Amino acid sequence: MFKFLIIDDHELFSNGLKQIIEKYIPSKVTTIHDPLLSLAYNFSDFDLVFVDMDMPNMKGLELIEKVIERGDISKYLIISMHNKPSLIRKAQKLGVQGYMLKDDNVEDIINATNAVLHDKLYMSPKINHNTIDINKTFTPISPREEQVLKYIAMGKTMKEIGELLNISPDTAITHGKKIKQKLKIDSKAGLIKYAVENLLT
Amino acid sequence: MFKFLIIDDHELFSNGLKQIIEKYIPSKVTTIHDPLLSLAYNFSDFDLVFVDMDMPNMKGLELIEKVIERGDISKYLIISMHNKPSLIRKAQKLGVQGYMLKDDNVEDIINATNAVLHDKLYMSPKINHNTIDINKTFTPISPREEQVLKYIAMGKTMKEIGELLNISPDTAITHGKKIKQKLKIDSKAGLIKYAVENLLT
DNA sequence: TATGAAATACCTATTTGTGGGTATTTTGAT
DNA sequence: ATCAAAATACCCACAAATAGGTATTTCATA
Repeated sequence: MFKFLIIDDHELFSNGLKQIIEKYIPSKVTTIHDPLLSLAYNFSDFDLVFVDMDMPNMKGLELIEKVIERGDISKYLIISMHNKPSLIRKAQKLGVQGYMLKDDNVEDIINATNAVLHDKLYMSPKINHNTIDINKTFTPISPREEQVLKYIAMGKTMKEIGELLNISPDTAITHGKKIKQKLKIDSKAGLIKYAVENLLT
Repeated sequence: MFKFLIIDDHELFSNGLKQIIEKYIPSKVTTIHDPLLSLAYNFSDFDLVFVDMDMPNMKGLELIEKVIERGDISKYLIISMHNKPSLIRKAQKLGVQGYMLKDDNVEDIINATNAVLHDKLYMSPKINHNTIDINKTFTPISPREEQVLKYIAMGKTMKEIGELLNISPDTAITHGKKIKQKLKIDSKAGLIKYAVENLLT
């Protein structure tokens, strides 16, 4: 009999997941809908913790980082709505054992759970292709460039960005050029969409 | 014993919803994960149809429009991820009986279902405040302006937009100005964010 | 029918952004 | 100690967007 923990603010979703897991795997599943409240638990008590990426109050990765720091030992299976390469990479760095998408089917979820329980890594089949491809050609933008990009997406002019970062507007422009090169995006609109989808919230 | 239909490409979610509905309401729930396949059913056979907004192949509202056109008679409860005022307004125009959010809790869902079954309208408590407020001060942008805005968000220059719409670039610029006035947005980035969040997909 | 919104188009001056470069200093990793 | 990437800054010329107007035609509705 396994003990699982699900942390997801979507009550409907986590309830459904609980039903499915308990149906296919002999287990007792606890659900929590607030990441802050979940901190009251010792994650070491669970064989596997399902963590939602997109929660108010605290993002899933922050939560995992926090409990790892304080010494809880468990296995983590991320359940995320979007398959943003940047997020997946961050999750991998943190050392999570699995990354599933909310639109995976029931079979995938059960496979993922079993895999992680048996100390294997598991990535949703839907992200495999994408991410591997992207990893190959991926040129990460630097921290400074990311700052600039965020300001661009906020509608700041290059002059304003220069002031905000205490650099010359020319430098901000140079960063902007570099970002476009690296991301292979050639319109401002494209940059903003990229930022909205990958950087913000 | 009610008969319900759930149309949602997220197998995990619809499965969970089915469990919950059947647990609290005496009913037999059918789930379908592809809106196109759902067209094989006669919606009149169901007391209530839950429809997801964001599906590949066909958007929830298109699906409902289609079955209404062909004469199926049922009640519709939208289940959506986002509470975009524009979408909610469109749904209301189509005459759907309920609009729920995926992060509503179980109690809300049951209330919504019961309400719609008893010929009442039901809106998620989470959207009420927002939408009413927005409705009050809402200045809708015109169809033409919406076209222009979409092109702006796609990174087209004003000249290109003019060519695409067979109007002078100046006119595209004028539309752009009007859009900014109406939406009270004063940066291009703001416009693009608005478009990404409210107009696209 | 009159009023207003929608859609069209233009003018001018000013501000921004772009694409092509080059160049220096810091810094982190090998 | 060296090498590459990051971060800084500038030049030029051209393209594009913006803010501020004004003005016409069409069309639905009050």
